[in-house]
Amino acid sequence: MELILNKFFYLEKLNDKQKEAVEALDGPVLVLAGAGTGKTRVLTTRLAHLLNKKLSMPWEILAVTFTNKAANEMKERVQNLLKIDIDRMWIGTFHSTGLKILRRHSELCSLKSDFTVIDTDDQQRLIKQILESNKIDIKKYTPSNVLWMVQWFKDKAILPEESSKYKFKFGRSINISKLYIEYQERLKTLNAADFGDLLLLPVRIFRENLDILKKYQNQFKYILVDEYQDTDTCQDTFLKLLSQKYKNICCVGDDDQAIYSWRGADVKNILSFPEAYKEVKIIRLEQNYRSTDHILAAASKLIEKNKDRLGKTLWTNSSNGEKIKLYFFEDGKDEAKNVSLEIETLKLKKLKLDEIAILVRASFQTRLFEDRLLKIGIPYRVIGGFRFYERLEIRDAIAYFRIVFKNSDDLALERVFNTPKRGLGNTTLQKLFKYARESKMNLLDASKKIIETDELTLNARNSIKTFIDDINKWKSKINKINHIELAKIILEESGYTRMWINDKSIEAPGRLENLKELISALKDFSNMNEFLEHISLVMENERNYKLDMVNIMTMHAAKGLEFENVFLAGWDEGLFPHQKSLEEKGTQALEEERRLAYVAITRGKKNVFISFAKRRFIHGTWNFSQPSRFLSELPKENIDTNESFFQDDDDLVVNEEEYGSRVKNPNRLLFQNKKDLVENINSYESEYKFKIGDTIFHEKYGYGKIKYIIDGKYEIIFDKLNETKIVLENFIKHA
DNA sequence: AATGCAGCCATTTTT
DNA sequence: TGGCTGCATT
Repeated sequence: MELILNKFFYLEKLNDKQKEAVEALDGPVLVLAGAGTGKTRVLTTRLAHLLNKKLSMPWEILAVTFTNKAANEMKERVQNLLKIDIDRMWIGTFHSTGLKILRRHSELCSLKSDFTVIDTDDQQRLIKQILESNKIDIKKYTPSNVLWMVQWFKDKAILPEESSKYKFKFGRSINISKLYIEYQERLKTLNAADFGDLLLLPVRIFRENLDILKKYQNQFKYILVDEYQDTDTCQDTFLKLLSQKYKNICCVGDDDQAIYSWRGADVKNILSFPEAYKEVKIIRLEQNYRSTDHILAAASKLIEKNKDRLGKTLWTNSSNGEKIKLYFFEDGKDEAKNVSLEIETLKLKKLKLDEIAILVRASFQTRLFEDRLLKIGIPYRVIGGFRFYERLEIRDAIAYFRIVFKNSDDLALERVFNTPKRGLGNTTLQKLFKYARESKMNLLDASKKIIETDELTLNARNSIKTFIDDINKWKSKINKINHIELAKIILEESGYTRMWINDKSIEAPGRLENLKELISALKDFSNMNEFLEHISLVMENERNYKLDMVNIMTMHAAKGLEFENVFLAGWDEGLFPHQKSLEEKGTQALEEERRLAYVAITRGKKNVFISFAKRRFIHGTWNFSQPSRFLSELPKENIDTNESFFQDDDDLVVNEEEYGSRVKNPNRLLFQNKKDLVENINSYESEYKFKIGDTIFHEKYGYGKIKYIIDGKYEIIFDKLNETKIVLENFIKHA
């Protein structure tokens, strides 16, 4: 008896509803999991239960998520529950699952199995080329507009040949369908697929090859989907095709947390799931384990204002929590200052900074908070925004790797053909591209051929020759030395590292630092192909999560996270709900914004602070606004307003004199004399003679460059905030 | 080919 | 305000 109990030990940790969701293994199941109701626990336990009851083998289960983070967490937690070979299970993101399938059958879409996955940047460049060759005015129809339309088709699972039926209001005079077809043709010739293709092409393969579809339908006896409310039509179609046979599909989601409609997600998928499958079992998880009573009550009352929802009522056992604190400020700076003061109080109480988050609606809002925290020396990280692999230098380096390690990669070659400068100007490159296109060759082969003709100037021919020889030399080393060494050699010999060493701009040191980090990231992979495959799908920057820092991010980026203390800044009408979204989609958008507010509030475990500022300096002008309508939708009994707590004067916590004072621009510092400067930087000896243009490292402000030396005073321009963050991290690491 | 300046734009963003 | 793009100048 005890043995049997032990066998399903994991069930004991669940509440009744959770247990029900885990044990309803057969047939379609919809789990409506409110915020903080133990959704991930249910998902992982369900996986373990399926395996444990021997209902299926590991490879017969498909579990899909949206982010790598979620997929990894799922893998880890299943692994902790059961000792099984996790690698044989199909746990992954929609895109990595699609990719895995597409690699096996790519020839059915005229792609070789080693096709490259291109990112948005490459997509844009491709579209631009197509627009230009069609003589379309790229001012009127920008590549990103057209890309958006192409993506719209792909989200809706509309193939190029079907796309002519659809008309866009915008761009009526261009034949978007023709462009879509041409774009897809170009991808084929480049042996490449974009992110949308990773799902669209498998759908096409399934539709056109019933034998293959059947094979996968038979394989996947059980399907699990996380964050189902975020699926777009293509993803939903993918799932419906696969689940047709066994219909053992379990979708977990929360319609109240659907905040990605602008990205193609369609709430209808979750709302109409019961109609799409017969005899759906619907299970609601409503017991919240995350937030205290007031926070939960406020969030619930707010979301009740929405009409379009399946309906849930969250409840909690936890009582006597703090009320939500509501603050009104004069302007954005005032808001940032007082939020940071509150953070300092929390810090004095020895609360972890990791457990503090500042959530905003639009990313420009992070700036003031960054400024402020930088100034008073509270470490922070900005989540989202620019990601590591999207940085210019990283993309360049990866392009080099792609050229050497992949058979032909025109987009990569195009990117770094003249980086560093090889004396190849626009005219040369244009001629080369034209030559390649006309002779239907890839760029590398075309380059080899063209230097035997006299199409180009002698100088151009010579430098292309040198470059090609280099590439061949690197290629010949692939099997001789390990990929990490070879990567270093490529960056050295191509002159790429040198280029940044010689570059005296403010960014250069940071960029070199990033390149080093890229090399060290290679160590986690046994070969370059593995690495390239990984980075084409993973864009996560995990470098700084170990340090104790305040988290700053958008409300969107906060979904799925939780913090003890949450600051919700900028609840001004116009900013949140955002004017633009209301203009675009009216009531529907308002409901989505309200869901965003709901997501934001439910991130908080113990304290939620919400603030409003009367005026803000946005894009060079002062904007005045009213408090967000969402504030009035929060029940009075769950809210506390206490303005008197805050200081009204402009006192700074840090004595500015100590670090040099800020001049006009927030990244400019004026040092009164050399001593003042030397004492605050650590990269030079005191004997060093500073000159204009020198890069210096300041403990608080990071990398800066000397702009002027006047009357013995030194004015330093500090790096853009983006780059400074890294420096700050390093600084904290050393400290 | 490199630099500098005018003009444009500014919601949310993973894979 | 500030960051990026594209065109014009040297």
